[in-house]
Amino acid sequence: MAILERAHLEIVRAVAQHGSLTAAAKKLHLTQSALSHTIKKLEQALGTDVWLREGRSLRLTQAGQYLLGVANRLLPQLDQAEDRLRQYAQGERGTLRIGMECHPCYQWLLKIVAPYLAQWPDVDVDVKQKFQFGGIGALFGYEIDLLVTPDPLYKPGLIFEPVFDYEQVLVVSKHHPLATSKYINPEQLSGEVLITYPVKTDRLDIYNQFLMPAGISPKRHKVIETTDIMLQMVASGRGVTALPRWLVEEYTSEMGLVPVRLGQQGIAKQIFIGARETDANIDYLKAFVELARQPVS
Amino acid sequence: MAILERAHLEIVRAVAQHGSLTAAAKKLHLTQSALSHTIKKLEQALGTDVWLREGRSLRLTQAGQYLLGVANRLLPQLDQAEDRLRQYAQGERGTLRIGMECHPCYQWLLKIVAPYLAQWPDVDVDVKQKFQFGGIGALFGYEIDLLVTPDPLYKPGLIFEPVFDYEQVLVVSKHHPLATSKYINPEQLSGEVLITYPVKTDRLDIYNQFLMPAGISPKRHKVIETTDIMLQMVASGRGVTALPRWLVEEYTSEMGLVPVRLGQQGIAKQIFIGARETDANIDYLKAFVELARQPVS
DNA sequence: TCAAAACATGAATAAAAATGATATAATTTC
DNA sequence: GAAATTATATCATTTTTATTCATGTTTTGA
Repeated sequence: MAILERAHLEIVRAVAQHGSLTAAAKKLHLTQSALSHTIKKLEQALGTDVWLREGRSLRLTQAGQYLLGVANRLLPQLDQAEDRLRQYAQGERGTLRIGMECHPCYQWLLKIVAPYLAQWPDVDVDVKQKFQFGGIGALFGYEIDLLVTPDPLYKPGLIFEPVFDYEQVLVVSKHHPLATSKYINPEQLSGEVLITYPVKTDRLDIYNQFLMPAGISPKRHKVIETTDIMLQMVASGRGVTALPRWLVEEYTSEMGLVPVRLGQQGIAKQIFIGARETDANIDYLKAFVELARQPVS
Repeated sequence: MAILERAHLEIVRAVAQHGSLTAAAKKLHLTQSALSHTIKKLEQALGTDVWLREGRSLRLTQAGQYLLGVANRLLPQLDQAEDRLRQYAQGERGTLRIGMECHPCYQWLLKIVAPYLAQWPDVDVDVKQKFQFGGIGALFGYEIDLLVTPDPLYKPGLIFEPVFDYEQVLVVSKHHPLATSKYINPEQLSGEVLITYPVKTDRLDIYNQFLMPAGISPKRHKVIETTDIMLQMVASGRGVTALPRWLVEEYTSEMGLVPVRLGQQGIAKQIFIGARETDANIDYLKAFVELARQPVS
């Protein structure tokens, strides 16, 4: 009945990765002959070719491409399962893999992680920030166990809980003309250089909740990866940015940054933590959410 | 490096399914001795027990429960991959697995599927209606390839497209007092027996868009699985229900059913088809969505 | 155009792993 | 106390997997 073995998936992946049978064989600590034989047997068992032999190189058939997809999807899960079992073996509880869909939350997360690690010495924490299929996909695909995100998703299979609220504010240098404003209107940004994280504009609050409704664009839009550099740029008067108020307040004194309310009401934000429903009763996972729900010091 | 093989997962699953090593061995066409040997070796390789030996029975350890979860998640995917490769081998393109999160859409789907099967003779179609982790989970978990649903989800990794619009209407027997109304208000249902599909009430349009906003409940709420029986009940005056207008109109003449608008504006609905982004370029999948987008005859 | 590189194939073989056979002990369940 | 179930051990057998070697083909590119 069963034809497809883990080894087959490893081979498909290795060949695709290294481009040739010989290279793959070396990687897998096998001879070229061995590989050639096993793939032949696999193809016979499946009844379909997996590679097209084009001269001295291999190209995946349609079936092969499909198989590669399966390999890329399942092998990491098997690897991860082994890792986890190894951890169980060592008396550890496991690794809490946290996904982040919220750039500035990283600073907040660090504050949660520290006490958590102390409280759960036998649980490791890993944080991921890039997902091929988005945070939700990563949750469903078992790439992560928790997702920190501003967009909750109330669907069967997942559970989301709000963990903290904050206000998204404009950040300007203390020498900036807007620094003394109580709040600003969208038009007041039309002459400014706006610095943001490298994310689609429609996922940036300052766009979709402030600028876009008013039909305003900033003079320029610069993109920067890291919060620290971003703030350096703002402090040196190169532009303005939008960040959580609590984050700005930490830097205010040392860097000369000023938070300014966006609009008369301000932009209120809420951050959620999501998990798989099936994991709902894992104690060290619940504990993290519990800890995260405490107000930020 | 690699310890966990497919066979191990099969064993864990079989033992959990049949309750004992001996039973599992029979199912797997192995001897009890063989199983006992392999699981012992597995436990040694992992460095952790998978089962607790309690007298003459086995109970999963924590690691074992985790492993069972992995098995239940991954084995179906491997099986499915083999099925699909077998189809490739026979010159077929594959199976289009369609998930439905919209009860009455089934009738609509049948109309799409018929011409589709004619157009794509080498593609099979399978329809699923129950999902452990919801339709979205089933998409991400590769249980289905397309999802027919009233709630689209615009998240990375998934693509949703609207396929048709319709009006959700109340269905009553032609002898019913409300049968001559141009439209009805929520209060007019307070004395009625409401028949619906077995779905949480907050997912029923007639509740969340009509009754609940007005704070009204029907006299009674009956639950029925199949559309046909539901309509029989309505025709015989046992209650009223809410369905798409086009669906009612097909039955109107033969059964003496009358559609009545819900509220002055009526309830407008839209149905979407969702797919994984990675599948976006699969021709027979695109073709289905294309076909579904055509207006219903 | 010729040598090198890459894959295929078949045969013989060696090594490893899995399985089966069998027997026995321990435990629990009824 | 008999039956059922698992553990364990040993040995034989079978199956799987990989290696080696020899040889052939095709393509690539210097």
